[in-house]
Amino acid sequence: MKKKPTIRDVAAKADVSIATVSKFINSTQRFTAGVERKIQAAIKELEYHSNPLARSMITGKTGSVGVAILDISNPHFTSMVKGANRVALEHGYTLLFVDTEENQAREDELLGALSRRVDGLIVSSRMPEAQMDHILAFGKPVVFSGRPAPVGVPSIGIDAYAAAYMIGELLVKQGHRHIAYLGFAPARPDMERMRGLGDCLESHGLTLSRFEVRGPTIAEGERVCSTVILRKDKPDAVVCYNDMVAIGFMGVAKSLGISIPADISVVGIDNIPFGRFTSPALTTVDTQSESLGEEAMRLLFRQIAGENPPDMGHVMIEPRLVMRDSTAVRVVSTPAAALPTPRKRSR
Amino acid sequence: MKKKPTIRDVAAKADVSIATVSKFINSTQRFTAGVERKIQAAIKELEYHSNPLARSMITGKTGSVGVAILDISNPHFTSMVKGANRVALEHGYTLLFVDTEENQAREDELLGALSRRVDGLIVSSRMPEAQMDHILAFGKPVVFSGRPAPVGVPSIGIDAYAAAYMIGELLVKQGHRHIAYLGFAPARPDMERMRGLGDCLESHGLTLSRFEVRGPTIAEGERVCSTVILRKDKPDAVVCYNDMVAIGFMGVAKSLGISIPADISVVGIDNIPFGRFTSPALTTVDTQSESLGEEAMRLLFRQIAGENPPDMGHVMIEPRLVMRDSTAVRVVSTPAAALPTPRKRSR
DNA sequence: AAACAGAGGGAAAACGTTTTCCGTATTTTG
DNA sequence: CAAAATACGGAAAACGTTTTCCCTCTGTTT
Repeated sequence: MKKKPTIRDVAAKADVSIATVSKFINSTQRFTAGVERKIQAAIKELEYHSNPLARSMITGKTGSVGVAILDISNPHFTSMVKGANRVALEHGYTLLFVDTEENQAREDELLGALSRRVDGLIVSSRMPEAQMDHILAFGKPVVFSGRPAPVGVPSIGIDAYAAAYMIGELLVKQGHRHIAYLGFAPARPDMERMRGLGDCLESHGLTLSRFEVRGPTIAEGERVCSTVILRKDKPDAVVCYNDMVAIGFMGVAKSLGISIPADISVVGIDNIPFGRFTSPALTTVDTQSESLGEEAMRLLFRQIAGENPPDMGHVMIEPRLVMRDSTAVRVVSTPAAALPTPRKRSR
Repeated sequence: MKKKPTIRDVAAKADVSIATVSKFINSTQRFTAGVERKIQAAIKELEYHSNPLARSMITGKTGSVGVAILDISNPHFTSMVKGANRVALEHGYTLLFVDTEENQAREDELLGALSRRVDGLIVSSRMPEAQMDHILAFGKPVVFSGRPAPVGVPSIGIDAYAAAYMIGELLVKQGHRHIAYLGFAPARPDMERMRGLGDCLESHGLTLSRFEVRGPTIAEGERVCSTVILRKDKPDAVVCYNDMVAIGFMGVAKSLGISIPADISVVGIDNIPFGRFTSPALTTVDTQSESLGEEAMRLLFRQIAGENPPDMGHVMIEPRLVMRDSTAVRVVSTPAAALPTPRKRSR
């Protein structure tokens, strides 16, 4: 816990000026072998590490980038971070992230603290547009993820409309007629998903019903399950806001004696790794979380490199249907005897 | 993307000195109403936010703490971060974290970068003791998590020996005779777990066999499964290094037509949230990841507050057995007819 | 009315770097 | 061998704050 050595200590010990030490460290200038050796030795002996804060003050660069996510316990976000981390490291940057825990006030505070410590930000957020200006006022390059941003600000997300439409098509083709969406209104892509599903069903002459979860979590999936299941006009199939909700839903359904997919089909969104291991394995839509993180980071680095943000626009990632065992063809006449049809298990 | 205003700009606009502005911002001194109003207005108008880097340089405090974890996609670590985050926020600190991705070289680099930006660190690592000195040399308070640290350095972890012993007792009581441990040698608690299991089995006159995974991941659980299952002396029960390995193992076992727990019992360690939803639900040991993170952070803040680290020692968290459906009483005579005994399902 | 106390406000040093500019050795060239 | 070019290395300003004095006003007390 001793005091840290400064560049001055090194300079004194090596008997050179601090300017020389600095230039040597940053290899902005070569020196005679003797001098370099002395500096090297002094650094080693003192265990000197230059103070990045002081360096940042003068260079204006921090060498790190930040990612703000909504919930670190949601594998969708952790995959995203994985992807972002990889690209950041490739560029020689350190990735710092914060978990805003879906809390608006906290988000402001954390983002404010983070923004001054990094060269750029990737923000996953449910904040209203007004709030976004506030973030842009930080004067740092920003990429918004998971939602469209105001014009001129790069953003990235999946095509939520297409994803929902895709799911709708599958369910209708499988003979489901009464389809419900378990939505989470504060989330930005929620509306898109609702619209995608709605449009699809409408084109088949069906209507969509909706239930509300209060968070994109397993616990909320569990909570909403009983209210959905216990209705007299129980749906044939539910489309969940995301895989977390779907997993919670299936867990409670099972414990209530409801069989999936015989009694009700369940679809998630995101394709988190654990969806393969639930019982039954979860049918979902892959949102390519990791690529999303990678692409977001690439967008960010292009801005840091000085590229003009308005030229980047909104990058849309194409979703991909992942069929597993939580959905099945609906046998209308004898629902009790309904069995899942054999189907290749995608992993 | 305009230049950020500095304290000098505010001072000029409010027609006071920068010292006055600084004191006002930090509320270290009161001023006449007129002056305060002018400063307030200038700040608002310029959208001024003080630069934390510059502030940190002089105060030596950053207002944030760091956590380094091994793998953000492992829910054990994300829960830990959740707990740590909560406590950090309670103390008015911002939590920054980095994912070292089980990579030693990267860990050095990331920790180096992180350490200068925070007032203290929680480190989850597999690094050898020699490396740990290096981290202590940063001169920042540190808490090591998940492993014992050198004397005088606070650390926290679960009682891995007890956890393993607990599992051993359960399996033996259930009639398992041939028990295997799927270990991950580089991990620090691995040895403890091996010993706990070994001692327990030995006390019952049994011996433990061991298989090796190359990482604490689902993928490695999947890989090792076939080599375990296909042996002529297939074990009755496997204890996995953690839940991730167990989940991968169960997935492949299922696809190979092996029934769990009828053919083989499986136990994990950590009690990640998804373990409740696998098929069968995973029997495991709860390592209280969230409390772990909370306690680690509390330990860190006690150091930051100036408490003497050597007085804190190693905090040990007591594990708790979580019985679910991946383990069952072994029916030796007719193994093919073995069925899981009914048992209350813990959640 | 003079002296005093206290409060409000400012000048300047400090934090640990990087970077620009300049002076001095050392070599190369004619 | 003199002159020019080059390579080395240093002095000092700058980055945006906080903090320690210190000075100058008020308003109060004798």
